[in-house]
Amino acid sequence: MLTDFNIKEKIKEFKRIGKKPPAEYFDLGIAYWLLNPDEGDYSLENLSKKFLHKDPAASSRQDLKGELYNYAVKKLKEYKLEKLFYDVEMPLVSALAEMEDAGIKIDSAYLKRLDKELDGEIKKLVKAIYKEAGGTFNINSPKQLGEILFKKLKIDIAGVKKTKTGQISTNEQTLSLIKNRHPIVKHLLEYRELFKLQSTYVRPLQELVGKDGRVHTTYIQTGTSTGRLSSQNPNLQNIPIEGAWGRKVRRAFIVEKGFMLAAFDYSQIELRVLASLSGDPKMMEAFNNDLDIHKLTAANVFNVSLEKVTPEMRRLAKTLNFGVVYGMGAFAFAKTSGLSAVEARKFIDEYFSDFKKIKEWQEEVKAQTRTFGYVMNLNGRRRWLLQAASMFRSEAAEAERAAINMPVQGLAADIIKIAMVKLKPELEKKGWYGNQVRMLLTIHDELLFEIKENIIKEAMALIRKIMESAYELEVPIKVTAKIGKNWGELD
DNA sequence: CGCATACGCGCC
DNA sequence: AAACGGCGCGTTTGCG
Repeated sequence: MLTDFNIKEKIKEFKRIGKKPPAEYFDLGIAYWLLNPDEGDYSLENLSKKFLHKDPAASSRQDLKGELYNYAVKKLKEYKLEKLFYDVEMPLVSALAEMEDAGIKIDSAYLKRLDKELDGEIKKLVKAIYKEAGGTFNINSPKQLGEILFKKLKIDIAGVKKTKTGQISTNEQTLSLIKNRHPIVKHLLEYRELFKLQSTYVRPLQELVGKDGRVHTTYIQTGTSTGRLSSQNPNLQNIPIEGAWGRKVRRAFIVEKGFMLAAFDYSQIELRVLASLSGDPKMMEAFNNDLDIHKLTAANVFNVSLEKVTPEMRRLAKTLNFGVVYGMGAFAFAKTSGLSAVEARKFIDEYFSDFKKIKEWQEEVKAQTRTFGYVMNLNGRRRWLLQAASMFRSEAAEAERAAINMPVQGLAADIIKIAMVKLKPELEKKGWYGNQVRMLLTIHDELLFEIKENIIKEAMALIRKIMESAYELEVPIKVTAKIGKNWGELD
């Protein structure tokens, strides 16, 4: 068995030289991440210090790896993490290696045009902004921008928040608030949007296109505290989708001739998990009958029939549903919904009186976390949250919010990981794997594939079935699929 | 000059 | 005082 750090790179190396990677391997970093997903640094040096209490310079790397392996094996068993490690995380390593190697095709010529187009728009906006400001300054500096807006132009500061360092905030929320107080603000909002897209996506993406015309992200399997993956260089998990310009960026992701892009999305996976974990009858019934969960929630908190739910009511209910998963309080709900704090409180209270089991489940999770110092999801995935018992109220509250979120986010993460692992042998059985069907991206609750056109129907049905049956919840798991020639236009 | 931090913002 | 969970990354700014 291959025991080492960063097995994913080693698997890729085997493939590069045309050899078969070892069937069994043990990634030390990932093992220790399961033991403590908040450690952050999973290098041999750090793990030796933290877990073996040894100076890494005093022993050979081989010896340290051996000792780290022995300790990890013991602890994985003790914490009942073996299934997760051997059956999910380790097989996932090779799946991720193949996805990274596959990459995703980029339309570079299109990106170049988009870049130029953005240049033109940004130049116009800069000119307008300087004119309205009565001089030049660095628009990208929140400090300078704050001075211009509130000192030089004397825009009314009513309702404007300060940052934690006392600076006047110039974030989007602030600018939106004051956008009718001075014409410069509308231009600033537009500038921000376009500059962000250009500097974060359009420019770097062009740089990162390889000789194969594709970008290859790196998935970090030890990158989160909840069990999710993260993606870097480039991060393909935060490519814009909202807004006309954002959508344009997504169109740069294309497919090879003869292929289609297919996106498979777990529908409301976190709320389904929450319904399942809490056993809340109303929420379970909603999913069992495949109802619109936000609409159902609206009908309940507003005490009206489903037909009487307005779009505005549904919007508030949606915010509530998401907020509940995150442990949101009345303050935050008021801020994001535009309600007063009193109204927000009323809605949250109403929510929890409609979905009593959710409240009970959350209180139980919080109590367990305080008592034991950690929280676990259904598969034994564990996060240490000793701060839940802190005497500092805000620190304890922060840990409690993380605690009620982790079993939900963490189980959703497990489900898609299990699906990814199951997909490979099923697609191989069909003889599709790697040549006719390639798994390209994973974006938390979504998988993106490149599929040969001639088998698209059959392949989509199979992938959907595998994803939906990857895990058994107390409610059905539903996957929605979309296809297209680029990532920005799927239907 | 590199590096860390603050701020801001894209996604699920 | 804080107030919504999980990420990665670009630009600015101040420091050594």
